[in-house]
Amino acid sequence: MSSQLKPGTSNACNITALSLACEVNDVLRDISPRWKMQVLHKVASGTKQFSTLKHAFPSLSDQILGKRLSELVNDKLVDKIILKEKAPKSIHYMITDKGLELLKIIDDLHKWGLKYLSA
Amino acid sequence: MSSQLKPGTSNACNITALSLACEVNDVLRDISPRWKMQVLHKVASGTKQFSTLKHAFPSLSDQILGKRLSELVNDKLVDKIILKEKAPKSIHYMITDKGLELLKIIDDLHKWGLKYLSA
DNA sequence: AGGTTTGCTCACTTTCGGGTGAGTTATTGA
DNA sequence: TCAATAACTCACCCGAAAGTGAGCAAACCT
Repeated sequence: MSSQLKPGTSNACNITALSLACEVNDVLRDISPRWKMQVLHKVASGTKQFSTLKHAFPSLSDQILGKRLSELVNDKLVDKIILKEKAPKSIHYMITDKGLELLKIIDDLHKWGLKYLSA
Repeated sequence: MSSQLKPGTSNACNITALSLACEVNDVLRDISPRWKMQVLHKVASGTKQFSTLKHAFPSLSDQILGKRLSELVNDKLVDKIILKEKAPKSIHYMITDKGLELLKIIDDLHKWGLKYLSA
């Protein structure tokens, strides 16, 4: 019983799978949602509040921004600092060490992408 | 006319978007399809044929494998070498320099993922 | 003559993620 | 008193991605 697998989860983690498999699947899955890494980058560069993030990405809706931020908090890529609980709330987001290390790699990915744009 | 945007394409490439935006979106989109990076890794480690790749990932279907391989070829991450055109065909896949450089970054991502598995 | 192998493609269904509209809380300022 | 503000959440829809079933070409082996 309970070899139930959430659909979409990496299920190739068997004997024949090599070292790179399994976790890389999951990491890619975690970082690829639209806007997520851009929001992380913005938070890292000092944009701490919901409303200022909102203005930074005019074509990103409140709903998706909220979703991405809660994902980032869940992933421990950013910390949520509650300065004032009751409305109008005051909340700051701050990038964690884990998030910073990820951003470095994302930046490499970005550079790689730029390098091969012409090719 | 033709400021038409393919849905799902990065549309945040406006004045307010910062350097990291735009292209990173597209790179992530390109590398995140399920199995794609694992297949790339396998090809890089010397598994060159459709049938052997198939055996390497028992839970990956022929159809998806075919799709991923054609994507990888389109992205110029692997080259398709046709040794024998007519059935039973003989075709080899070989990783490109572009693909190898990407794999290095994917490997960093993998290490990052492993580092924070416990946390 | 018929089964096997190699490397796929097409059509279809199901599942998932992005995006939208509306609603909420409670305080401050006009 | 009423609008505005900050930071969300919920319910829904729709298009795209994932996965499934079937079929195909042509040579080789029995």
